[in-house]
Order: sequence, then structure tokens, then C-alpha cells
Amino acid sequence: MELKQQATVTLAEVAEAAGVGESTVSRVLRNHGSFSGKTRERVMAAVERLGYVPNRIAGTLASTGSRLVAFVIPSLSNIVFPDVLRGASAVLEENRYQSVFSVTDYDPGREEALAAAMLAWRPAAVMLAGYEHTDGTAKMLRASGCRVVELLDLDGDALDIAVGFSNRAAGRESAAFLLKRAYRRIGYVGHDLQRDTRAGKRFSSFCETLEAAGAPLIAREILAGPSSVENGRLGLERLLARATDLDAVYFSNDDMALGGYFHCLAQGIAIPSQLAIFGYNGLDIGRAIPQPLSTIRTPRVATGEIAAQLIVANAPPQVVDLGFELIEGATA
Amino acid sequence: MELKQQATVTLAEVAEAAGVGESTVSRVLRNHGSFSGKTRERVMAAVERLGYVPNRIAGTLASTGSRLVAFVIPSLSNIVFPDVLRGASAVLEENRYQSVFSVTDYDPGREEALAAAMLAWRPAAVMLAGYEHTDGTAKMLRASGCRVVELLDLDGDALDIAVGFSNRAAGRESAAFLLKRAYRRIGYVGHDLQRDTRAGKRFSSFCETLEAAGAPLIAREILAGPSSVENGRLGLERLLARATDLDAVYFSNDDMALGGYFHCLAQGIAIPSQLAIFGYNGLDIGRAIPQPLSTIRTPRVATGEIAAQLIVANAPPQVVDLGFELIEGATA
DNA sequence: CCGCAAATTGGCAGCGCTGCCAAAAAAATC
DNA sequence: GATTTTTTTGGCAGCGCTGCCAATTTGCGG
Repeated sequence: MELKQQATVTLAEVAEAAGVGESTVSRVLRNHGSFSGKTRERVMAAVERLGYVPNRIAGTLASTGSRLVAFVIPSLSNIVFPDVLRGASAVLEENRYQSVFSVTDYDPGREEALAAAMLAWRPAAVMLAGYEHTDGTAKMLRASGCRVVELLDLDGDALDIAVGFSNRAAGRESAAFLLKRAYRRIGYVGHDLQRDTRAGKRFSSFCETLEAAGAPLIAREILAGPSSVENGRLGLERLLARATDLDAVYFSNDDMALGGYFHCLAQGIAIPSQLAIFGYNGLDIGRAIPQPLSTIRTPRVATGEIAAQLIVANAPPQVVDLGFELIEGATA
Repeated sequence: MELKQQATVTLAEVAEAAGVGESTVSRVLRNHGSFSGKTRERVMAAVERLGYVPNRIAGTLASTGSRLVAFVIPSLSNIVFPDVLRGASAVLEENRYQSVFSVTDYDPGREEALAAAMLAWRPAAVMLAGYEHTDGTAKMLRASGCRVVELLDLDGDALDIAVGFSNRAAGRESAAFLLKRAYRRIGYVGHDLQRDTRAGKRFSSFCETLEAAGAPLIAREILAGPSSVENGRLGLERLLARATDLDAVYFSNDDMALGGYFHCLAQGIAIPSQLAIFGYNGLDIGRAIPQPLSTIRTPRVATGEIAAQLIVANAPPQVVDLGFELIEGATA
């Protein structure tokens, strides 16, 4: 167990120590090509003795493809993205891929810069959220020759692979559900829709559905900043101050909806008789509150898993609709 | 705006197109060394025209250090880790570093394998959770010569840099708080402590403090699987079925505590008069429920930020205690 | 024991870039 | 205008590994 120096051990040194050629060491370590059992042992012994750690930088440069998948995601605060990462990284790690990520903070310009930085690592695939990219980003991705996966949205044209579900459909079904339940005076509490374009799509098709049914949205409250429980609470408070006669409120997602739910609890507003609440995402916590939250459960982890599987399998360009599930719950 | 082929543009081609040498292109692109204004323009024009994206694989191999930081984290479900990643990645991206991550699922063996895989990318630093690593992991990290940051725990010996707070102190202060509030019949609901050693440390010092005060823990309920709101609810239900005379329950974290809180809400158990609830983490949602959760707020994002800053600044080995804040709340 | 096919093995040229060094050009000095 | 100094530039040897190809060894049938 001698201590190693700073100087890193190279494959050549292992070859030397094992008394074999470099390519033999390479073959043994990658278990690729043919070599005898005793050679294998000698090499492994030398690897162990020297504490050799292969240099994948060099390996990737010398070979063609990298086993690197780049994620360019809007946020880590919004639970959606850690969930997607979780699903994807489980599959990727199983297949000995590595995940690199960066966070755009919902800024298309940053997305472009970060996508460029990721591309510099010549990843096997780039995964990003949705379809809204700058022209520069799209051009760059197309030119890169690496696989591109757009996640969590299907309302647009895919560059290569898309995995997710339709946010427009989610908005539409949410509205249809509330209408079916005979709510007619409906409001909305949301976070920044300029940035979160998927929430924006849900909202606009939600509104269209209401209008088509002759019960247009009565009032809305849009809060600056990211979605959060506190913003949901605050948003509902403000909305109700302006529009006292609402019978249902649609929230941009479950975080916000929970905030609204707690506001009602604290204010003694009866749910759903006095006010109905509907969310989006299907967070676990929504099922654990006294009245399960009415919401739409989205396949976030599965989105990551499927996306990763398609990349690992080098599947052809395609659009995979994983759908979503409307959870009736008890708040609407 | 001609379309590029699959074949990637190399620096040599840019040099050719710009009518300059390779090293000149390299200098211009990295803005390092000297070159004239017109050379710069010629190079940039060629870069633009050819759609050149530098190959950082090659660049890193040729130069010495990489601007890559590897995260080896136990989980992405536990909000702690996305929060740490968020803090760290913001700082790292600002400094043009890239983040690679992998998820160990709280398995030390997997941690070792994944750490080895990360080391193969010769990162500038490896960040991992806590101090509990296999001998193999520790040896490998020490031998690697790259910076190592251990996060979210200070109860042990750091390999290099450690950033976080003491989980033992957190457990101790939680117990002290409950004792000060005159609770004496205290129970515990937690998730798998074998795996989450930081939760284990909190729990053991919590118990020690209770014992020292002559009010040892009455009952505990440990659930298999990860922490979750639902498990917290279930855990409290089970615990109360066995121990009916508790006056307070300490939860392994806020997720679990919220589950317990909702259980009480649903069962009509008055909080805190009939039963007090104390959590750990200081999630936002804990502040938005009708009675703010009594808990300990941990500096998760700051832990990531500070860790990243130390790496960017190439700071000497050190232990940074960021402390935590006890939130009295209204549930205990 | 020989000949031929199959299994092993080593040598070495890159992969695309950076870093060093010397050459060339430009600027400054006498 | 000659010389020195400074700035700018290009050439090229690697970084550590993989992939190709040729050389060597081994296995087998006759």
C-alpha cells in the first residue's frame, strides 16, 4: 500500500510495470479485443499496485464518441428538474455514462452560452427543457452532430428526440375538469410565465378552454420570481382581495397550489365548497395533506428515464408522449 | 449561413481559413498571450464563418488542469442535494467551470465506483457528502491529487476541505430545545439511518442529550426507504399506535415532520398542546403551513456556494462551519 | 514434426489542443 | 539608418489514450 505521488500514473507506466504493450493494457481494461488470462492478471496486478486511474479525457479524445450526456436545465429549485435528472442519471449510470449539467435560470441567452460550453465537451447527447430556444442555440445544436433531447414539452417541433407530454393538453384538461365540476368563476395564480414557457402554455390553453365554454377567466395574479409555496399563499391572498366571488383557482403548479391551500386553511376558507384549488405536477406532498390536492400528475422521473434510454440505445429521432394523469383529489 | 457538415471543425481549419497559425487562434480564443487587433478580427471571423466550437476534451488533455467539478451525491430526491448543487453550480458557472455529477443512492460501494469514474475525468475538485467513505474511496481521493470537498457534515476528519455544519450539534440543540419547552416524553420518527449517516448522527446526539437530561427517548419508528412526507405520516401513525403518551416527536427531517403534521391535522391531534413536532432542514414549505414548523434551518445553498468559492479560489485545506439556525416555529 | 488458421500481442500514428521556443515583424532608441 | 527592444507569430512536440496493422505465439490436423 505505498503512497502515490501527485504525478499521475499513465497507461504506459502500467504497461511497463506489467511487462506488456500499451495496447494490451488498454484492451484488458476495456475488456475489448482478445488477450490471455495470465496477461489479464498481470495487467490487473500492475493497475492495482500503481493505483492507476484511466484518463478518460485522453481516452475520449483518442476514440470517437464520448459517454457524456449534457443537461441544460432551467432550474434546480423547481422539483421537476431534479426529478428528471434523477430518472435519467439512474439509467445513464447503469450504462456507464456520465452526466454534466448547467442551470440556465430560465434565461434563453444563458441557455445558448451554456449549451455552447457543453458542446465543447463533445457529449453524446444534450438534453434540454422544452422547445423554446434561441435561433443560435438551435443552429448550434443542429450543427453539432450530437443527439438532442427536448424534455417535458411536446407542443412544438422537435430538433431530434422529444420526450414528455403536452402542456397545452394539461391546461385544457385542467379547465375541462373544473368546468365539469361546475365551477364557473375561475381565477389563476401563477409565477413568471415569460420565463417558464411551459407554464405559459398550460395557462393559455386553460384560458382558451374556459372561454370556449363561456366561462372565461375572471381574474389572475402573476407573481414575479419562481414558483414557491409562499408565493402561492401570497398570490391567492392578493387574488381574493381583488376578486371575492371566485369559486375555483388554478395554480401554475403544486407548490403554488399548496400555498393557496394553506392560506385557505389559515383563513378558514372551506375547500372545495367555498373555493376549489387545482394544481399541476402531482407532488407527493399533495397526497399527504388532509385533503389530497386535485392536480395533474406528470411523469417527471419517467421522462428522464425514457430520454436516457433512447440515448443509450441510439434510437432514431422521435417524439415520445408519456401523457399525464389527472388526479381528482379532494380540493376541487 | 451555410450549413455545417457532421465533420467537426478543428482549430487547424480555423487557422487555415484565417490565414494564421494554430497557436495564434488558440491565443485569440482564450484571450491569452498577445496578438494584434486585426489578427483577432480575422480569427473571430473565421470562427464565426465555420461555426467552430472548441474541443475542450483536447484542450484539457493538452493543458494541465480541467475546469470540471465532480459531485458525488447520495440522492436527488432529498432536497438537500439539489439545493447544494444549486448554490455550487451558480458560483461555478460564473467562473466558467462545469459540473459533473453522479448519484450514489447512499451506497458507499457505489460511491467508490462513481468516485473512480469521476476521477477519470481529472476534475479540479470532487465534492461529496459527509465523511463516511470506504477506505478505497478515501485512498483514491487522496492519491488523485485533486481537491476534495466534503459537504454538510463536520463531525469527523476532513480529507481536504469540509463545508457544512455539525449534525451532532443540530441533534443536540433540537433535544435541548424540546427539553427547554418542558417536553419529557419524546419519540422519534426517521428514515433509514444506516444509509443516511448524517441523520444518524443527529439522532444519536439527540438521544444522548435527552438521556443526559434524564428524559430518555420513549419510542422510535424507523421506516425503510427514503424520507418522504408520506413516510412521515405513516411513521407517526405507527409510533402513536405503540406509544400513546408521547408529548413530542423529533423527525429525521422536515419532509417527515410535515407528514406527521398532516397526520395530526387529519386526526384532530392538537399541535403543540397534545403533541409537539420538530423537524430538520428548514424547508420553505414548513413556514407556509398554518403553524410554522419548529425545525432547524440548514444553510444548504450556502454550503454549495462556499464550497464552490473555495475551489475556484484554490483555497488551502480548511473546515468551514456555516452553522445552522433553530427556528422556534409553532409546532413545538 | 510441419503447415496453416486462430488467438495474442506490440508498435505507432493520430485525436485536437496547448505551451514552449525561436523566428519574424514592429516599435523604440541612438 | 542601424541597432536594440518589444510585440506578434508559427512550428512542433507532446498530453494519454485508442485503433489499425503487422508480427508473434499458440493450437491443431495431418
